[in-house]
Amino acid sequence: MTRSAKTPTMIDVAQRAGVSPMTVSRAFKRDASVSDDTRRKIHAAAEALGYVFDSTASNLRSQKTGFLAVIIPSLNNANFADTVGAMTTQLRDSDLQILLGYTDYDIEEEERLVEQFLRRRPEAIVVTGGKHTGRTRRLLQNAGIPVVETWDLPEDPIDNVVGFSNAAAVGQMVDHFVARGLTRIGFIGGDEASDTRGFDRRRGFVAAMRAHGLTADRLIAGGPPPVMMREGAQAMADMLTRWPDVQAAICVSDLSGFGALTECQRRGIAVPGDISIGGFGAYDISAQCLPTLTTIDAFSSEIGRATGQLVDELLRNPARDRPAPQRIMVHPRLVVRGSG
Amino acid sequence: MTRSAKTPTMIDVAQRAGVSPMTVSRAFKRDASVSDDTRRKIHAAAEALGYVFDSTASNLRSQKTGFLAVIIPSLNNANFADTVGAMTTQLRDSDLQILLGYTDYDIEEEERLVEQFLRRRPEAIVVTGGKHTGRTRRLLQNAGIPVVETWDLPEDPIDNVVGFSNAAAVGQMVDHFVARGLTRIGFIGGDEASDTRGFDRRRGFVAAMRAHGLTADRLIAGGPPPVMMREGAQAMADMLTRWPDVQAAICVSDLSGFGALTECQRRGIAVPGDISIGGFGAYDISAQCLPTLTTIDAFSSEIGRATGQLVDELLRNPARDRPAPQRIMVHPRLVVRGSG
DNA sequence: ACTTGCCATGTTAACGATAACATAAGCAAA
DNA sequence: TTTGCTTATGTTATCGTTAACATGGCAAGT
Repeated sequence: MTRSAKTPTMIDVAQRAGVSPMTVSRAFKRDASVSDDTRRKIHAAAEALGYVFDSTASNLRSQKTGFLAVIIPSLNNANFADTVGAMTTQLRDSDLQILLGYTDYDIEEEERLVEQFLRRRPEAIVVTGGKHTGRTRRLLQNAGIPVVETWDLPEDPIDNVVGFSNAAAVGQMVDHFVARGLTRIGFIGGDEASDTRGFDRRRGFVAAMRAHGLTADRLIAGGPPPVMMREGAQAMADMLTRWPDVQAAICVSDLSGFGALTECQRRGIAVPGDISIGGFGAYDISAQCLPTLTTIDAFSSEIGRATGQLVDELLRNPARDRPAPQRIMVHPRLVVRGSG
Repeated sequence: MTRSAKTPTMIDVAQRAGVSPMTVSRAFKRDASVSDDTRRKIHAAAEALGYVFDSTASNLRSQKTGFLAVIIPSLNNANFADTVGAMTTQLRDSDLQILLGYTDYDIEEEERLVEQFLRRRPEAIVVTGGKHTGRTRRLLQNAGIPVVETWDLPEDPIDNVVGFSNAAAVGQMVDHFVARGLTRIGFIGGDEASDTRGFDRRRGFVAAMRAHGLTADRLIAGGPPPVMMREGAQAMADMLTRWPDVQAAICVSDLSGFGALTECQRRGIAVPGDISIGGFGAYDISAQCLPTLTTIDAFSSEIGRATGQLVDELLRNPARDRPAPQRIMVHPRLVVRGSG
């Protein structure tokens, strides 16, 4: 074979198999009508030539890319990774290819990503959260494809929503601690507006405390997201310094919750004897640490599964007759464990 | 505006701006020569029409997609997530778009992914590990694009490599424990061949033990990957049952290491007093738990950075005059901490 | 035998951008 | 003034596939 001849195309395959290029094209589709005999011949020819189907051309001509754009704040966050994982699983048989991007919790970066992704002509786009720049909203609204906002319940959704109220979820945990007779409860994290969901959780904490007639001023900063274990430990140290009488600490995530827990242990403070601790997210670690961590399971996987299913359904109908925007609620569950 | 008129193309923008489509095309490139005045006019027209550049067409005509295919075993693994994160950062200014896929530690799934990705005509492809199906190897070799195998040192590389020896890394840890006078050392995990790197770590454990003249039969299965905290705890329980005299346990990852640690704590076994524990991967948790976990830092981020840089360099030259395949070594470092 | 209709296949043109080449204008050097 | 070179722009054809339409053959229905 002459080396470095160009990459073979359908035309080459067609010639070798003695059919027209169109038939080759059909042979590479699932449902197209091609006789078994011809199909075999074509695949043999393709294999022999080392032909690899070119989606690039297919995408252009058919005006379908098979891309699903998905934007999450951070790859390195098990919750979002779970969501994306479940979405992938759900979409396994729908030949959609996920185009994954992450914003580092920055809506300007999100704007850049959305713009970049829309150039690839995805068939739908999934974003995390409901807070976006004006330009992002405009781009998404005009893209003419289904949009799904996840992990949140925006007041004014762009299109579809699969999410839950972060504020209400934390409210459940406050109720739980109060029911156990604790009143001096603090919150760690959620101080940076850029972490929209963390911010909402803190809001939910304050609201729930007030609803119980309790003061909600034991608030400790966790710093800019991602709030990790180390920051949680530091925050707990601050908490103990400023409010030594604190009876419970609710953390913006299990990671900071675990950090807070270890800080208590380093200081010989008993958990939950002296202080109760709550986290958020049902990360693996919350089920494995000692004591296990009371947390809120937001069902990250379910969000991904439901989003995948929704996208799949939406794309099944032609754009013309798609149902009205949906608002799918996921219901976070308080998981009471050893830490309080 | 007439609703649902088709998505505008460059032709529409060109007409509105009073120039030719070619000029519009140039105005959307960075380095093309277009007068400032014209460029402004064109961008204004594009904005007014809500025009969004169509990469799909551009890709076909220019035979460049700007895609970099990256395949990792699992999204939900902080090490690989770090690698991908660092790669993204490194490639920020190179307008390459990462096409991310994960195999769930299954080389058949890898084959499917490689095939799927190659259809998208990526400009380079990064895979994790050096073990692939025959067809995968063939596909990668014939793809005519740079290939990088990472996180491993394959004996017979397909093309470029950015990695390290998992076996040798674990050897360092064995040496460390032996130097501390421990001889009855066990290994947790790495029993499943599908987790190539885990398997290599176990091999490295056995080899290093033998090199010290010690028996290397204290091997506990961790089960199929991903080996998480829970499996580590179970494995430690098994270890203590079968070899109650064990002095140290080296775990295939920090996650199982942490699980092992908590299991000891649940049983009142002092770490490192009664048993030393070592992990792998320098996950956040290893620095935060109590006691902190001795581990091996494989520099996941550095792997990503170096890979990104390599790809960038390779793609800078035309295919014709690319340097010979490179083999970039990363040197894992033993991080001695509280657990032994 | 003659529609009717389906199935397998072929022909033609187009998806939307841009490579490659062409040209006009401007300006510096000779 | 002429030549040469750069800069800004236009023209034409094409990237590889497939939508849309066309066709021939063969089976079933009347």
